[in-house]
Amino acid sequence: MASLLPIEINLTAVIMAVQADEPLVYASSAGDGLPQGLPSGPFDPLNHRTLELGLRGFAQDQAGLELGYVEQLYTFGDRGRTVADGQQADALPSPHVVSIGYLALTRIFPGATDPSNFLPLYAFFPWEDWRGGKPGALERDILPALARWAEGNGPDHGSADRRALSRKERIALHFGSEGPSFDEEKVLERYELLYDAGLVEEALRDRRLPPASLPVKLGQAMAFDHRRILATALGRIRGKLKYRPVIFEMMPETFTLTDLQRKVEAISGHHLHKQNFRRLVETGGLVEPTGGQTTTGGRPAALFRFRRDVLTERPAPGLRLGRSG
Amino acid sequence: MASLLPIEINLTAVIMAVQADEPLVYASSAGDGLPQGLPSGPFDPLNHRTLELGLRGFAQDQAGLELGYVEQLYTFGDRGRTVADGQQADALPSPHVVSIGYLALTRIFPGATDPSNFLPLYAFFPWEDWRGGKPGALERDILPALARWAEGNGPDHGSADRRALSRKERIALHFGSEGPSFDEEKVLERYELLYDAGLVEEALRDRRLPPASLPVKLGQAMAFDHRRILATALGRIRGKLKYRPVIFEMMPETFTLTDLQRKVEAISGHHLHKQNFRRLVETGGLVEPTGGQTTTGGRPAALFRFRRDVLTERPAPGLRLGRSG
DNA sequence: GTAATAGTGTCTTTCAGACAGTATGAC
DNA sequence: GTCATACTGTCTGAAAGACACTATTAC
Repeated sequence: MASLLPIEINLTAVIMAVQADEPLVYASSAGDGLPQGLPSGPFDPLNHRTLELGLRGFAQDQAGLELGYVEQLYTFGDRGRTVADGQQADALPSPHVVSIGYLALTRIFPGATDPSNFLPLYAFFPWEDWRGGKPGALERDILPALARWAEGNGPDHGSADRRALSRKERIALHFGSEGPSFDEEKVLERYELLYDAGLVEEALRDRRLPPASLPVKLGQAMAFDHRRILATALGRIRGKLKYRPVIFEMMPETFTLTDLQRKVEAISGHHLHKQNFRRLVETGGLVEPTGGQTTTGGRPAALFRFRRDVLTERPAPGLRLGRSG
Repeated sequence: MASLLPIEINLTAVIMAVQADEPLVYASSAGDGLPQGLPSGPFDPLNHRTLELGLRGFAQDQAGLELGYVEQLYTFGDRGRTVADGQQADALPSPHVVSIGYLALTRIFPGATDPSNFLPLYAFFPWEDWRGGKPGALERDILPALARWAEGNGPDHGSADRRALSRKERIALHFGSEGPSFDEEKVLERYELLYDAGLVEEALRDRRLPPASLPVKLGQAMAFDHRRILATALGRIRGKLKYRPVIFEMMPETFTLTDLQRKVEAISGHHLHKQNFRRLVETGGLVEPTGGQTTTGGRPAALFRFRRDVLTERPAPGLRLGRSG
């Protein structure tokens, strides 16, 4: 009944925070020139009462952080993943490692939190930040390279979910600026598309090709499948913002509405309409004024705090964000 | 680096279908009087190229079904779970078994599919079916028993997400007919609440108490943590119906709109407003008429098929269901 | 005709999205 | 006063939710 080949379970943490209007993720490198990696380690049932407690232990040991909000993301069966076009995958760790990815949200406390290992999230996904308009890398690098890849339209592998989609359709669906437009939650789908197209460093590494054959450098690479887990995390939190007040896990005790909006925009990757955002957040009962004010160079802003009661009042209190503004 | 205690990964499949207006799940019993269990088995990296392929193998071997749509649900770290009030958990399987739950959707083909092991889903969760109005078990059995449990308001254990909630608050939030009302997606939360309150058979079994101490019988019990996985699956598909056209994975090639609505209601557990449903589905471009008709005892109904193009046209084509009607 | 089921036309209320404005500080 | 940032009042159009109605079969 027990399997012959021993299995190791790896727990990997995506620890997110937002500083001013910059989304951050905890990552560290094992040495010069080595890719950044997320806090992770093997699940040991002798030491860890539950999976989540094991993960919290690694975050404590490796990042020195006591995690608050934690949620499970996904379980990946192969760290060096299956590879397109019939090539055999045999990346660094043996294939019997199963990774369970987790998302954790935390606050940055100036002074108390060491910010040096919190890196800008969009360094890993430059094409996901639309706050300054359409990212330049899209038109310049990504779409032409994807178009070239779509020309050689081989049979696509992959899960049953995308079974009927051709390369061109996948590109139009996930990167298309016309038609279905850019769905900000499809972060993983976009990353996997770039991976399948051989446009991210990890794809070449897993196929044992030299990185020199990369046509363009699309974001910073990570160790193992950590960038895939990070993509899963970004997609998940972008979706979750809309129906859960998770943003407050990353806010200080009191904050201004402008600051709140900046941080939401930082995560979701696009600008929001100011008046609508305020209406949503205030009439939705998500926040309440503290009475205090801050001075910020113009008219002083009122301070707010999270209204915790909303959790017991409404089933899905979120920010139902529409775009633009 | 390798953990000392060997770990076994168990893959468990929730295979759902809908017959007429009855939601079904594949489950079988190992023998007389033994609880029903879902198709499952150990992941063996030597035989299974990926987790999902392993799962498909078990479904084929144990249920004789070739699965189409499959999605991962959640990974549970302990099959005999941690127990309330400081008692030690030591249920049947050793604690180093990790279960990965999957949701699969399938069609029932009269003749080709053996229906004998497809059991009515709501036999396991009678309180989740509101199509006939508020379930009788709620007022009669569940709420009084929960109220009694809330009286002895001990310190609640559990995940950080519900850290601040008292027993009374959890009851009001997930079962409350006033205030936040009954959120049909919170199937797991309700099951876990009943588990924590000792109102489902599995809770007593895991605490090694005799089943005789159950005040009422709330649905049929299942082996291991299979009912928890099933609850996760029901909650997931209820949510997913709203933004993905997954219902068509359980529909035949052609169908009437009334039949489609019946099956959606079967899954989501409440009635829908007929006109709004039709408008949604037609103007949303989810279906197209085939031109054919059926005769059903009244006016003949037009036949429709799923409009597959919608997948490439809109980012989140679902049924955005509101209630009632 | 009745019973049964299928299908439509249109009203009302809510709310997302956007317009353009006013308020209060520093200098 | 200007500049900068904070904040608000109100219009519009799209949908969600619900009303009552008509259509086509079997008997």
